[in-house]
Amino acid sequence: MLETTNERAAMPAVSAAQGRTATSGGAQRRRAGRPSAAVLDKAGITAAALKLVSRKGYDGLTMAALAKVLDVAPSALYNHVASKQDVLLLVEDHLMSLVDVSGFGSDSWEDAVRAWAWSYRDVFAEHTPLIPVIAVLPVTDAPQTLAMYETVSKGFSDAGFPQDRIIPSIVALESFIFGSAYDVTAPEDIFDAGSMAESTPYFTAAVRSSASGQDAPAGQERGRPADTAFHLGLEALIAGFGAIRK
Amino acid sequence: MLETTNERAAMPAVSAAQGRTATSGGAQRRRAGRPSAAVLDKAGITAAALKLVSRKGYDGLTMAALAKVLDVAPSALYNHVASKQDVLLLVEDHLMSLVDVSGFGSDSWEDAVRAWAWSYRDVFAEHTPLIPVIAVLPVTDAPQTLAMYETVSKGFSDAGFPQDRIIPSIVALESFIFGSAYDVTAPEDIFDAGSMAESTPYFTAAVRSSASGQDAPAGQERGRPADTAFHLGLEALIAGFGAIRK
DNA sequence: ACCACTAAATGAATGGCATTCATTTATTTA
DNA sequence: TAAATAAATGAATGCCATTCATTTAGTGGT
Repeated sequence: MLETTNERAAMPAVSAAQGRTATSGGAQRRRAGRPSAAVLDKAGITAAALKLVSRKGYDGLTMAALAKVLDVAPSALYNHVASKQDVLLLVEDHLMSLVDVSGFGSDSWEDAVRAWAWSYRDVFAEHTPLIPVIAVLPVTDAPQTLAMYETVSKGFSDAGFPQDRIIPSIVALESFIFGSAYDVTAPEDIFDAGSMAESTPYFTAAVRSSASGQDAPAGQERGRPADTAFHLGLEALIAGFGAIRK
Repeated sequence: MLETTNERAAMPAVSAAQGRTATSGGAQRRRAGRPSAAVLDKAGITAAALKLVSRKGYDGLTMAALAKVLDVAPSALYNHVASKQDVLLLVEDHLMSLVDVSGFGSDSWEDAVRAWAWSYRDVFAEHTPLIPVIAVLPVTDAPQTLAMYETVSKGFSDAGFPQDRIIPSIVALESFIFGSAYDVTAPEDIFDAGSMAESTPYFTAAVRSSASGQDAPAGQERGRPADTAFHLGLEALIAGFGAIRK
């Protein structure tokens, strides 16, 4: 959406005839020089990066690997993005469009925030390496991100929040969401005290009883431990912020 | 504290005579082979890593730079740590000892949590690159971290929390704290919509009014925007969790 | 007192990484 | 039609974590 979004369409006939060396077969090299039809654009780079991440994780997202998926030399990427950070930014902005803001405008403020927060957390739990990027990067050239903030801001405003409390409330919720996204990826045994269990009786007891709590005693969250904590914190924040409204 | 903590003391006389090549001057090379007195230990590596981070930031924390500070070949580090992750873990555990848990046992639960959370956030705001490490890493061989959890767990228990709610509550608070630590490092203009300001009226208005709010209208937080959001969220969580106690 | 073992250092690779630059070719613009 | 610009290749560059062979020094067992 940032530019003329080429939609990743190729003209196989022409480009195969002009852009490839003679020796047939799938993985041929393109000859040097500008090709007749552009091979790369931001939308294509973003899509390829997402595919790569879903297949190999963020460790597998290297400029070299990205270039290979796009069948291009690594240096070619730099005609379209300034750096790898730039690629991460493209991915991040795309992911923001997956966050559910549909509740704002239809549901109650509480329900809209609930749906938004859970989907926001779920999206970034799969993409935690982006969190340091998002948390610090200006929103300026991230249109989807901006669109999300606009919808949420309007939702808060319509719900009766005073102007000057809207951003701080959203920021606090986001902070909780980002932290909770990490929590989802934590290993099961993260709180295993190991050999030091004897010297940490209160902690060890608490860990034990939180892990083996009774299963779903009517309307209670019971799934991954991360879900219990997220539910607990989110409801506290919603209750607390709900009281701000006039 | 993990082992016989050498305290970084050196025996200049002996080591200078036996461990150095003849050519005098400060930056001489040690000759190959095991030195009479061990040069490295975990405490020393931790201290050097912290010094390096405070001087050059986390980008400057490389195994090579760390080795240089310790006047050692990079490969020597691997006799004491298995990887760079291991170094980060040492640093992380050290930082946990800086978190203020002194309120638990003396102050009210609310005040103890307040002091704990603010100091926790402040410590890691200076060390955000560690957050992905902490959030996912088992607590097993991190004694200071474990000690912190023990104190906090006891505080919650003494305050009347049901056993099975203690860990989820702490996890939710930590999630909020980690996310908020990132927020502290965000640039001032992070919410600048730039050229798209016209298409995001609600968001833009909210940003403007949160930035230029009236200054400290009696007991209100007014400092960095991050502090406003942190205060707001923390008080909501404390109020919400406080109601859990019997 | 000797000998095998282990611990702790050096120094020289290794392979992966993001990024840059000179060069080539095609398209767009003046 | 000539100059400028855009988009590709391919060959560096420099940094990084990590490994390995080698050297030297202390340690435990007989």
